[in-house]
Amino acid sequence: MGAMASRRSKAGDNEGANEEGAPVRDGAAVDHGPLDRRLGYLLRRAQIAVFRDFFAAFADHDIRPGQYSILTVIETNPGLKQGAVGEALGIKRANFVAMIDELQTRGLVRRDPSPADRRSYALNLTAEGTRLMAELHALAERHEQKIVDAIGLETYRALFAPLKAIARMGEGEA
Amino acid sequence: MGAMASRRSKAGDNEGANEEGAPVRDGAAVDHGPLDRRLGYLLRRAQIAVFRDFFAAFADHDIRPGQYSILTVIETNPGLKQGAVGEALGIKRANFVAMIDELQTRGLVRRDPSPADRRSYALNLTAEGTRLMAELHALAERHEQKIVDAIGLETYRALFAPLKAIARMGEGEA
DNA sequence: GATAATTGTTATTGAACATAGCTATCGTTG
DNA sequence: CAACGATAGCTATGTTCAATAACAATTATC
Repeated sequence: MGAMASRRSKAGDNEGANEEGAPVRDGAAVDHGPLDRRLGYLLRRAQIAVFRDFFAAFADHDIRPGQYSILTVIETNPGLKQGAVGEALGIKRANFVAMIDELQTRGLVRRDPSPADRRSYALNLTAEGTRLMAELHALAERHEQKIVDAIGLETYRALFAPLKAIARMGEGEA
Repeated sequence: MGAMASRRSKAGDNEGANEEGAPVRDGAAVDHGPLDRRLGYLLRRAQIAVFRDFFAAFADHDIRPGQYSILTVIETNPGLKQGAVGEALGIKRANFVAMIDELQTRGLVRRDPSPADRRSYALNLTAEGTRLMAELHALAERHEQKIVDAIGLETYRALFAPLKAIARMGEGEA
């Protein structure tokens, strides 16, 4: 059918191309080249791998990394208003609403009234939320241990300070 | 108006809440708690910070991190087929199509015919693509230097090996 | 008390990522 | 060589995440 014509249409007019003797190597082992010296690229790959493991570890509880971080901040700083929690985690207020909605619907977080300011809520964990967090923290520790096993304890510990410094990089620009 | 009712409807029936004496602390300085000991969280924050700087550095050329990584792999391994490039970067074939479309439309990448296999394309940089990559690599080096300035050269160098090991973690699971 | 700023919310958008199904081609096997 | 399955690229679609704009309720400021 004419499907072929439409398919190749995107590739365009290079039917007779390769005039410059362009290589056609077919790669089994692909060389990442300078990419292996780009910290951002490695950070992204490492972060994806860690999140994948985290996701699997928390799948039984249906908790994603972002939800765990929200619950942790609320647990550590009870009574915070939504904006403060979101800001601490780099989540825009608008996007924060639905996330808290779900956690509240699941009975993990309460939106208590803030006595001094009727605009805002005081976020707190419910009893069940507190109980769940004990489990999640234990799971998280085991998840961390997998990373320690992969790179060694000293190397693991040495990562935190530079990563924090990088995360703080260019903070006063917005 | 009734907007209030509908607004608070999501928060639900906690008008008289706070029965358990829940705190209402209003946080200026938010404590991240155990989150500061979760490598995945720090990796994410660091990666976001680095990408933001990268994005700003490449804004003039309208090149995003993913595009730079694609161009780099093609430059390093000319003649690869789309699937191989995408796989090397962890990009699904379906999503790879539009990315190459754009790079081709912008005259940076060619889809040369693969002589041995008419199903696949041999990806190569155009002359302009090659010229642009020289600029981009120079920009990338300056971008890396900013990170070095932030954490020191030795610390910077020490990050690569563990990050690669973490990225390889759980590779044989899919 | 009028005006500006804050808090939470909604709606909408764009980018990144995943899945299913399709066509064309290749490889193998009968 | 015909039939079959596997592969390469493509389309369509949906989901998630993040960013913006605009709004109502409330608070703070002058």
